[in-house]
Amino acid sequence: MPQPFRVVTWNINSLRLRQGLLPDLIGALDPDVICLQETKCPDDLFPPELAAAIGFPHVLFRGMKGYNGVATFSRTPIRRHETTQDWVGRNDCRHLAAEVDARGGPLVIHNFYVPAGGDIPDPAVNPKFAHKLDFVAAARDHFAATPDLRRSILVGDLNIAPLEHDVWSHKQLLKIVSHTPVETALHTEWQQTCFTDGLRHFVPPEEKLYTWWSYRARDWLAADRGRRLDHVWVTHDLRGALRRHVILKDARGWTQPSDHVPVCVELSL
DNA sequence: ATGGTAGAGATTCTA
Repeated sequence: MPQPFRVVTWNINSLRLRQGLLPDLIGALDPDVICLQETKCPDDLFPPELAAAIGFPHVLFRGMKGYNGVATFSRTPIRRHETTQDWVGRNDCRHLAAEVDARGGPLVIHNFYVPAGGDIPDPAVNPKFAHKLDFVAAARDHFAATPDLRRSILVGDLNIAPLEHDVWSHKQLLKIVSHTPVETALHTEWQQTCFTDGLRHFVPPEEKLYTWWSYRARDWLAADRGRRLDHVWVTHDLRGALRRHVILKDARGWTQPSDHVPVCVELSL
């Protein structure tokens, strides 16, 4: 009997500030695994009772002071996977790979927080943009070496909106970091190493699709100038198991919201 | 063309 398996990715933008929203997320999506980014929480300050309190007793995290940080919560036991790494030699807590028990055997879930890249889309003058390009290229090269990867899911805030209709205006964002041709080309190369785009599997490319709306808009809902920065990819063997997706846009209107909303993909395993 | 908001934690950086 196949079982649903739901994975959620959410850039929570401070775990300690927004942990009280997790029960709302769980009530809306009933996930099996939750991957968070931008926890901004050092490991020794990770709330010790949180995982049990929300019904996800198995949790792994990699955090640091002030910036970045990822955490993966699971209903069932998980183990840190040996492919967890730093990618470009900085210990800045942007990746966590976990092996999760599921029907049919373990799944490996990669939780990524790709560098945002600063404002100027030129690696020669902006070291943050250079770091972003180097990071994505390193991740691409890693997965290019394992083209037959199976039972793996890659999620996270990848900070790149790859397709024309992943942004509110393709033409106006071509020189804006997150949608420049050099980034979207690298992003596509990375995805095509091993993975199917789990959101565009359900939504045709000519349809607008966003997961992030800036804090800086006067009225984010009315302006609707969003971008699709958060992604769920699955290895090709799992493509036939994809059942549905949810982009929890309501979460952008919650009290004291993140600027990203939770994204859920359900597979039938 | 510009500036707009949010979070951490220290009086500025990152997004």
